Amino acid sequence: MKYDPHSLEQKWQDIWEKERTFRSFRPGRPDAEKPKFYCLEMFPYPSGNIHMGHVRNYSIGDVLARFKRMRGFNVLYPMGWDAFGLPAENAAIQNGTHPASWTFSNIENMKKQLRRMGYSYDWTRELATCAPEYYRWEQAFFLKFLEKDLAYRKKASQHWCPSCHTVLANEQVIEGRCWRCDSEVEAKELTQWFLRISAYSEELLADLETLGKGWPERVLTMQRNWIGKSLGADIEFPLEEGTQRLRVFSTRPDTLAGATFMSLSAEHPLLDEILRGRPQEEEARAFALSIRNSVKTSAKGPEDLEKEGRFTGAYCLNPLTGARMPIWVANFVLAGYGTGAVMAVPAHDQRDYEFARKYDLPIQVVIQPENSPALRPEDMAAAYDRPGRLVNSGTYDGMDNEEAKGTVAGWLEERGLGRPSVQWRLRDWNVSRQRYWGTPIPVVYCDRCGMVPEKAENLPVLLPLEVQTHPDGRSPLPDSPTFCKARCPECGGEARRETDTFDTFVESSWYFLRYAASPADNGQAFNIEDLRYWMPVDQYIGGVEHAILHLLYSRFFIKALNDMGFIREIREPFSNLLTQGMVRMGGSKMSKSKGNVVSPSEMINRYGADTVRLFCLFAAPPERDFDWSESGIEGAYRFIQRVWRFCTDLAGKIPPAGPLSAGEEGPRDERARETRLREHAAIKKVGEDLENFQFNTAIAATMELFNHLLSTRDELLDEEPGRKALASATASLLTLLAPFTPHLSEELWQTLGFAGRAGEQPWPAWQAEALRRDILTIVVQVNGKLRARLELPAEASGEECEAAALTHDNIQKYIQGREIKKILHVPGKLINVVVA
RNA sequence: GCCGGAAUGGUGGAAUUGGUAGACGCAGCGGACUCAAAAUCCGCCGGGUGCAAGCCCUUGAGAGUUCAAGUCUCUCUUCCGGCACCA
Repeated sequence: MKYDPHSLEQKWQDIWEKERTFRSFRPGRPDAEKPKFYCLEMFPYPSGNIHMGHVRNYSIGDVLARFKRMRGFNVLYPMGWDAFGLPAENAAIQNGTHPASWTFSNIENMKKQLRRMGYSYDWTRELATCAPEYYRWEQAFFLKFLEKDLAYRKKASQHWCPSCHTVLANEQVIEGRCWRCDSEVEAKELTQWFLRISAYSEELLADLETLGKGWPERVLTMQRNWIGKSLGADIEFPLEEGTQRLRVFSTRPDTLAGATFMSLSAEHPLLDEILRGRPQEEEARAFALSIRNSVKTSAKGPEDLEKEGRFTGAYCLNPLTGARMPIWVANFVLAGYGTGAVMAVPAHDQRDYEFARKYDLPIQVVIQPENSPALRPEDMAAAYDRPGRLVNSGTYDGMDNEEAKGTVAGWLEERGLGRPSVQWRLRDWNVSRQRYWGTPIPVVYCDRCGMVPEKAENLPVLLPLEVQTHPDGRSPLPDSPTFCKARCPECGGEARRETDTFDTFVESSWYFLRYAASPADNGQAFNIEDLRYWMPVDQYIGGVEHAILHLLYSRFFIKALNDMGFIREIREPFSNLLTQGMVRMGGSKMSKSKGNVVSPSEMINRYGADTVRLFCLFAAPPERDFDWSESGIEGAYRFIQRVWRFCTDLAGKIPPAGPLSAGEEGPRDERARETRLREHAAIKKVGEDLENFQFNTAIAATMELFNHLLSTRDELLDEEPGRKALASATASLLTLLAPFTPHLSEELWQTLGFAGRAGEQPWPAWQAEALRRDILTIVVQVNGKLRARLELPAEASGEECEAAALTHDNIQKYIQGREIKKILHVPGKLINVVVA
């Protein structure tokens, strides 16, 4: 009978659906006695079709989910749709459809494609984020965020994507470009909604430690860098005139005596006052204005930008030395970091050095390196930023600079001129988007009461479906009188509704909670008991492109939801994270624009889902990128067909019993024994590899077992012990393959007349007894170089082995006439003879 | 610049965590079957040397630790990723 993947895959998919094979049990139900395992993949955006990246991601998750079920876990393995977002709107504008119908028809299509892959999702928990039943809870969270002061509105310069017609969060700007469409991002002053993620900086950073081994090192590093904690001191510099002080943050209070001037950002709050009435006022103001209006720096990177500044005409005083420091406005000082003002220490900071050289400002050395000639400002070609001892710093002269950091900060604190301080790179999350297809932000603006949050009982604030989209991408919401017109929840008067929608990353920050808790419950966001049982996610699988964005937002959300009482006792959402590599084609990422796309549907049509799954997992370790290879998938297909032919041919020739059980006496027959050994070696290897996500080597182990069965089949079929061993090993093979090629395994399991279902067998346990060999191969080295191999009975004593080694011809050659200094013996493995 | 990760045959990749380098697959070569081709099956497959047994070299480069290093340490090179005027 020929292998026909399509009919048999369809057959088993129907059976699984009918038998509801993959439903997960709620706490209190029979299977919930088992240990739980929450297996989660990053849910897809319903763009129309699944691509190979999805297939790889979900094949990894499915193998894991199936394996864990066989290992006796109550597995939660859900799937849903990240259904709000720009592409729906853009497609709608282009094709004249509605974003909703576009989205839902895509969902339907992609669901069909996922089903064809044979993924074992519990579809009863499916959700789509664009459904009011979903986003109403997000609106409820937002009201609580407002109440707890974790959400606020602020006018500030924002990243604006002219092509997407909306603002972007810091995390969504990659090298000055939009993460979605790659357009150059502009600066635009807007009033926007922010979530106060910065309130959790310390915890987000500290808890990365608790994720420890479960997360890839590089993701932890990326998050650490992004959060960007820096320790230092706030230092106050009195202005020469008046009573005001300029406050700066510095990581180098030890260099305070070397601060010879001050640099302010163009947006510094005191700039206006400092400049007023001075001769430099006009020019400095014009300069500051030009910086503020300049388009955000290009993709090239800011260090190419020439440092520029203007003198304000004013001075402040160095709190340590009393020196007069001219105050400048400088283009390289960031308004959003620290205090927006920097004490300039040109001798020990490269940027200050360049600035001082350009404008001929004084350079004062205050750190001297030890054991090298003294630094002199006139010979310096660059700032000196390494360790040393203090000079020109009064009473601190001679002190080690590391020690001086604390000492100077302490001195400042005693005099009320400063204090130790921490700065973070992490900015609050701008969640306002000027687009239509998203969750409405549930607030209104009332002429009398100002901004007023919608009342919880009025939720959801529905996104209106009857709107006319604008060809240029502008949101139609501000033009929708029915949407905008609202009652003020406070005074009942007329009010205007907020027309911005949430960033779609808000929806993806909590979807996994909804899957776990109460996907169909319209009475509450989460059933706390369910959450307590299922959370945290035991294994999360997705692309590394979300290392900062989604994975940081979700961590923040969990912490905030916890503190607001929506969930309990969960501080981190994902205990283990696997970031799978890209599927490439000809060395570069598959993309429609490059035209190097391999369509999963086409591959299923040609080879069947089992082959596609097997190849995706066999081609490379999951974390690594791999190139799609036509001959590679052919190889996987060949293997599957060989297994098919082998098993269908075996039907009726072997007993219909499954694996030999542990208590059963192993066969006496040589060949049967060898087969049993290979069987159990594979069981051991595949199980261990699956625990470590080494799918490629797990598959290799099943191939090895199969190759052995194929080459010994005829002899094994000759006599009863052989037939039993063959039946047992074949049953084990199909069981081991069940997570990878579930349809094939089930079909052949049935064909061979084994009882039950391959995929519902308990994962086989390997038996130490079966792995014992009678004859061992011992390698013999002389001075660490391999010189001989010995076949020795396993029960040979240490002395017998060594004697055999020393008398071996080739060994004799190397030790003859030389003194044996030592013999190292790794029992059962290796003997190393050390000679002089 | 700072922080992470990686480098093994023609190729994708293995190597029990310090103990037989190259598992498994792909490609290639030779053979069987066939009128022929495809499919399938059998054999070979890191380089050098030898009739053979064997020997020498080989895990990006160089040093070191060790009886023993792809694996540990140091230095360097190259590639990939992240952050980047963050004071």
